Amino acid sequence: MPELPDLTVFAENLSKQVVREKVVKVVWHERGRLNVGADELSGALVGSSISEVERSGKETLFKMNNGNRLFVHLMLQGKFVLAPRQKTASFPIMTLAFEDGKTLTVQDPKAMVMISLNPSRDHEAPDALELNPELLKRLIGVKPRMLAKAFLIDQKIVRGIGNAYADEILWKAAISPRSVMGRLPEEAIDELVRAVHSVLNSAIEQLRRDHPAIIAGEIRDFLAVHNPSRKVSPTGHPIQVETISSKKTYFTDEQVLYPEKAVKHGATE
Amino acid sequence: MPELPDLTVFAENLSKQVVREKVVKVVWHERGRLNVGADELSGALVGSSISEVERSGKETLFKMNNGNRLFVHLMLQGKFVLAPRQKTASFPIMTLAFEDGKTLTVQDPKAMVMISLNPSRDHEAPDALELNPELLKRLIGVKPRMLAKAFLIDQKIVRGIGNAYADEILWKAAISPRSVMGRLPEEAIDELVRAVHSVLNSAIEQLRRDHPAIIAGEIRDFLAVHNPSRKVSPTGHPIQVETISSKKTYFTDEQVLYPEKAVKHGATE
DNA sequence: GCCCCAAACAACGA
DNA sequence: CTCGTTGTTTGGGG
Repeated sequence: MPELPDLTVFAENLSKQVVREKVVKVVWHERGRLNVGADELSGALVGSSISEVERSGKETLFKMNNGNRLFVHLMLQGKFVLAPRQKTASFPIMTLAFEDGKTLTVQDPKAMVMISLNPSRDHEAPDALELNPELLKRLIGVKPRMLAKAFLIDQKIVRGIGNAYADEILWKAAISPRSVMGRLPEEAIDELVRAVHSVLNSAIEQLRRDHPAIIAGEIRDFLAVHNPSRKVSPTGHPIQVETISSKKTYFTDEQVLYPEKAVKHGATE
Repeated sequence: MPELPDLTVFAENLSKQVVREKVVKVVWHERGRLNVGADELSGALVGSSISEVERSGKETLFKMNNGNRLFVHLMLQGKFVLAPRQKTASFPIMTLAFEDGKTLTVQDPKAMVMISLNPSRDHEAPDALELNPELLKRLIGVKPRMLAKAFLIDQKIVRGIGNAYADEILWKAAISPRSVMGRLPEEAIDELVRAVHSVLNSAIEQLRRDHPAIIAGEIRDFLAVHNPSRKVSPTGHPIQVETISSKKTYFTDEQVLYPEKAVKHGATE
């Protein structure tokens, strides 16, 4: 549920709380998904301490001072819970206990959370904040027929953008979610890259400012179009809601459609 | 282009002309597709004679008296050409020369013809004329969500039915081409099996009667609905033409739609 | 809302 | 109109 901006700020705030903490115990609660055995997980983490916490795509990456890397994907309902002392959070997936008594628990009532220790990430898609016009053009070249909406949220193409921010970015770039990527003119591609950065970065800044310690949840009340409480965009155009590429999509008629084939004059079928 | 009824009659008529003929030469004209080398093809056929010619799905099968089996799929524009003496047909793919001087040539201007010598046909789909209600139910059980139109023409499900006869069969069975196979009630399944046999067999009989020596081409002028020259079905209902499962489909409102989900009363979305 | 998988569907070339 | 391959979409389950 949280997307790139939320997860970025979560990582920053977790960082302040757990960097340099030494792991003394790892409990795997036999729920959720783990790419290795629970014993291997413990063996890799216990005795080492966290050197960095950062966001990568939609995952949170814990770098350990012994070189191990632990990726946590919160999926739909996962949450980080920090407790000053031993306190068992509800719906626990994994608990890290630190030397000073603090614990970090990943919890998820649906147990969909995915945790990966040192995964092999061979040909990984670029993170959304690494996009530039040349890179985007290359990605479009590989998947020229995809709709803009489907393209932006496909983690095998770009990592980090979810359903909500895809709508925000497309609105900002004035590109219809039904546009076919391969039909975007040069200027629209440039505009899209600018929108990716400006929408995500200003959301990050706003979250930092208004929620300086947040490590869980999602803040969406400031979104311009993907926002059920709004009827019109900031520029006053009515917000439409449709299912596009199987996703609930918010958009307005300010967004230009670049269709697969030019519509022929007088065509009926 | 020819479908099951045409191909059945072609095989019967070819049979009369080539059974017991001994192959003395095989020429592969280096066009079209062959599942073995040209030398292996010659080696298998030269010196043996044809013992039977029959139709299998949309292919014509030549059984040799040495056990070899040669399948010819004419695809869109392939044709059999029989010549009393050496005479090179245009667009040749493969020529069999017989001991008595006759030749059988497979020709195709687009070179799409597919020829297979002793192919491994492991879990082959049943031929359309082998269908019975129990078998059809079993096939539906494997692909319950497919549309009737797509189902009937899928050669991995049933072999022999193409775009034109699928429409004829569905009209005869009074089943809409947009019906979902898994929703057909028992009676409709029975009716569909009956329609498969009656439509195909009466077309075969008509072709035998009116074109007693035909080995190429296609006769479609008697089709009831898949027939551009008709405006209404034999029972007087206007024929509609739409693209269904990417195929041009002819049907009428006599055909009952069995949809995926029941339409809710008053539903809007 | 998320990811994965499988099945269905569409587009292209031969 | 045909088949095979490939890429994209859709639906269900966790």
